Amino acid sequence: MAKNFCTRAENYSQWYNDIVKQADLAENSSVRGCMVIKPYGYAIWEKMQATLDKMFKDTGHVNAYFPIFIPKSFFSREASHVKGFAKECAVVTHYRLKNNPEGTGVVVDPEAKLEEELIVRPTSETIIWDTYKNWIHSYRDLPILCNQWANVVRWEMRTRLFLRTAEFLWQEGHTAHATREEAVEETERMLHVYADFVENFMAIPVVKGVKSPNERFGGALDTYCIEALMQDGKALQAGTSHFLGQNFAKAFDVKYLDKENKEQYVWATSWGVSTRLIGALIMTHSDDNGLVLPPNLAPIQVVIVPIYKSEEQRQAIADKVQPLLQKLKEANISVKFDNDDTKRSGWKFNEYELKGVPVRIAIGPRDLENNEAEVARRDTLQKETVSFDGLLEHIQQLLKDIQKNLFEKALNFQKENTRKADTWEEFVDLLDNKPGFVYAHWDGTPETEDKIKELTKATIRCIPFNNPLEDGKCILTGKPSKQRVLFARAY
RNA sequence: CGGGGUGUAGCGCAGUUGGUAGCGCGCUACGUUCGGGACGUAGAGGCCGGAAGUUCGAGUCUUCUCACCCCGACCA
Repeated sequence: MAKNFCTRAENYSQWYNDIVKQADLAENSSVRGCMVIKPYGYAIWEKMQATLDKMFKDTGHVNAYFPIFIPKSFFSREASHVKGFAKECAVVTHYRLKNNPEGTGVVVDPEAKLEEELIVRPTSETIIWDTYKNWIHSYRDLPILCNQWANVVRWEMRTRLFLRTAEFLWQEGHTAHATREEAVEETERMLHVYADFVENFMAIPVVKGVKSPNERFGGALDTYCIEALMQDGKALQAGTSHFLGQNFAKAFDVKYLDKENKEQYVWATSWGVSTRLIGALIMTHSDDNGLVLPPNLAPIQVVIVPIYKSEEQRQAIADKVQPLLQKLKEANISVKFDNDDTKRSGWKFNEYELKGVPVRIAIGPRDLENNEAEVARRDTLQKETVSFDGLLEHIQQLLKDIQKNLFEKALNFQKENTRKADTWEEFVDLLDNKPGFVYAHWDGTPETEDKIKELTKATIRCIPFNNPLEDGKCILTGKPSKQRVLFARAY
């Protein structure tokens, strides 16, 4: 087969870029750092959206929409929040263009300077809490459980398709609660929703945990996260859920009267996942033949490719396939019958392999005679001949198997690449020679974490939930430690 | 913002000591093919990133400029 891209072993980054391009997911745009998500890539995002949205609704949330622009002054209200985002904000300073008086084209009209500059949202806590102030007066107004699907802008210096772009799509949940306990519970609930989604729909195993103070979201008291391990041994943060305490309530003066008629500050959470998950999807399952999609997220779950010489054969296959198409659709399986006469069957095989379609059915004259079809699965590349009559049941089972197999394969990879280090030498050796998750002791100070990052580029990905306690010594300082934390080099 | 590259057909590239632009893929038409990216024939498509200069003559030499990519610093 003619390969149009390089293998993971040759150059992992290039392989990733090639997959994105060849599978027609996205491309770079004329705007530096901003991508165009192409229809096939967007279809995957839409499936993710639909699934997550239902999960949010099922946990009592509602959707709303807040402005893309945020007055600059809002950002200075919460000190650590501004510190976290100040360096990557796009700023709107003017509201009008005019024809260039000294030549062609248009220029910014200096007369049209905004009195207060607007920030293009890097996240929406500030504008939302400024709004919630007006929505919340009494304990009866709580909780507020809002989510928004939106784009955000973070002016990154170096970008990569899906993994880090200047503009990206995401959802951000913002909730307001009467008590600390309720807010903490919400933060945990949504992290579990994310873990459930990523593991069961995306077939990506994750480690759930809490971030160290250094990695915490600006303005949060605690940041929970799910961390996934990519095939090159680097970690990728797949979702975060923040317990914001009363920080934003205090910054925006959001108070309610409780049942005792006493004023209380509101407790907050926020949580989000982004199109970055598509990057995680690619780097978890795909192989040197192209994209591999778990059936639950594949825009096309089954493709049927006819093989024929004459128009009569083509028609005979189309007739044969018609009832099957009907049955598959009734069974809620997204199927495409690619009867396009301008492409050859071999070309189609490669095309759908590249695009990660989980199941391919090929039907030719020989199959017609025998009342059979050739069924190929993308995850293992295995082919088998199946009687046409039992095809629906076979496909249904196969899709389940593929979904399960992808998760198990990824879980095995994660297990095989999760190790312990007890000394500094061992730690560095693992990072360099056996990249993956490394559990090691840490003395708990931000200074040590910074130093480790400086020396190795590895960061604490999280302190896992239900982490076993174990006495030990910090791998860098030798100071006593009560538990191992999860280190890795990360995206 | 440092360090290194690249700009020539839709995409990927070649272009010698300066002489008026070519290859592969793709695209269009026709024919033969069709069980893992078919082949043949005939076509269409580029003021060589931009500006100025040197020259009889610039894709090629000089200066300036713009854009993008890679490696760092920064970050999801």
